[in-house]
Amino acid sequence: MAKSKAAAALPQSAVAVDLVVLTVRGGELCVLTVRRGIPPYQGKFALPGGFVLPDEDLEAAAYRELAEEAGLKKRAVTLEQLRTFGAPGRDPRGRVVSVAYLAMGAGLPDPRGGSDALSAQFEPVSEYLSRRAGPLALAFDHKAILAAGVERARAKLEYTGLGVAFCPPEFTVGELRAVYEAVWDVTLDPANFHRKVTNASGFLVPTGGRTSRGGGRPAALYRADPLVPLHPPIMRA
Amino acid sequence: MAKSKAAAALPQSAVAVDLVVLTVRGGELCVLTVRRGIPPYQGKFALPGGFVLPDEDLEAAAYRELAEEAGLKKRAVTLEQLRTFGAPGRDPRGRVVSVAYLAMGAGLPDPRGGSDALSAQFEPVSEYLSRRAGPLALAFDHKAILAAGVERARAKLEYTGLGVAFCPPEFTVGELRAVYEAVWDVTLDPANFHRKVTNASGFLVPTGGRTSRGGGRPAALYRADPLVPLHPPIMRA
DNA sequence: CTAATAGTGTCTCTCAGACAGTATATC
DNA sequence: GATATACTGTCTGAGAGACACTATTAG
Repeated sequence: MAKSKAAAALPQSAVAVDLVVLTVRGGELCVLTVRRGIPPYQGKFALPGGFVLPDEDLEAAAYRELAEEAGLKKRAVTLEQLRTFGAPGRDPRGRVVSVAYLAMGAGLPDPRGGSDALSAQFEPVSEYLSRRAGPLALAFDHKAILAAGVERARAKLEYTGLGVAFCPPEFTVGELRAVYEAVWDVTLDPANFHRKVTNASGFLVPTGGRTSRGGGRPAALYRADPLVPLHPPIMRA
Repeated sequence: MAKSKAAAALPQSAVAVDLVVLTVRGGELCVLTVRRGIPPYQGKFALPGGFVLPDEDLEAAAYRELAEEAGLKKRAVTLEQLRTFGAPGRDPRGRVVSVAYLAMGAGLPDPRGGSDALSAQFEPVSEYLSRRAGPLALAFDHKAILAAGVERARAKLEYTGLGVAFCPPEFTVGELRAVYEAVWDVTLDPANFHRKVTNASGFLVPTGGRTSRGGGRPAALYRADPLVPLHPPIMRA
């Protein structure tokens, strides 16, 4: 094949995708990790991920790993490319360039470990970011990848409707506020938040339904697109 | 990581960096392109770029290409990773995953072509983005990469001090405003822009100097860090 | 009834945009 | 002088935060 002959002259590396899968549970921002069943870093926690197949698109590889390692379907999450990590020594097996993806979903199920993982679970991101080492230390440079993913999510809540990626298809303003409070780790004034978010033009679309999920006056239900920009933005302090 | 094989058995692909080098010239946002001297796309315009060496960091490769193909030193630009493009068919030579970087600088010199380039020049981004095909059509998927870079730059002007990346080390408020007007392709009220930008806490640092570059009252000179967030942001309409 | 959540009204402060007015340079 | 650019003042309107108040549910 002429194609592979020409390509053989080029420097080669392995290309992987790693996933920062975030969800909100119990008022906390949580990330999906797996316990590695194979070397290197066997028995350590890591972000789910895997190598990109020879004729596979990067995003397709991310969705495939999401299904294989977390049992999550495409519709269950919002996915976006995060950043690419390619320092020469980041993987002891050789040169591996990893394209990190950020996935966000609502009420994601506790997954079981896949083929290469002993287990898979959601844990608060603070568990992995707040300590310099210890039993929860992440393999490879995954702590830096996680930190980048969390910061991206926090920033995008300000000026896009990304927060709804953490909500079910229909949600109340209170549920959306709970997302902001969990991701930013702050408390927000319910009244002001309600006005801001309902005033932002073209953001929330009322479905007409109402619900009362936790006692109290029933709340209106909305739909929204995580990709639409927020005008005006909802700024952190 | 999914495939439990030795490093030699990992799927391999070539990894490249491509550069979106932006500067402001004559009130217009301009991008650096090269004319390819070798196949594929020989004779076509393309973004500067090249393959990452086996033991080279991605960012180091970007700086190296910046020097080789554009004659630009590290200090002359602000560099940040943009996004990675890895669709299987994007390069006819085989699988090439390209990590795109965005570089911004002030008054960048007109460079000469490097080893693989017939020429290198800055041209307005509108020339490359506004037409679907023609003599200025970019090779590979570089039009999409350029569009992503321009959009990133436009967005980051709003909520970071990135605009100063297009300014010399010391600059006036008027020069910074000219950057915003060029990148956003709008006209801004000089008085309001002045107040917004000087009120943003910790953004502009007066150097004490004054200058009069174009007739009229001399203006105060400032320094600033392109990476500091802007609070409050300077929003587009 | 109380407790809890949803949503509105209102006040104050800050900031954005419009634009008039002043300051200081070149010609 | 005219003109150009750099600022400053001032008004108005929109939005943020604080918080009082009303609405509607569960128990």
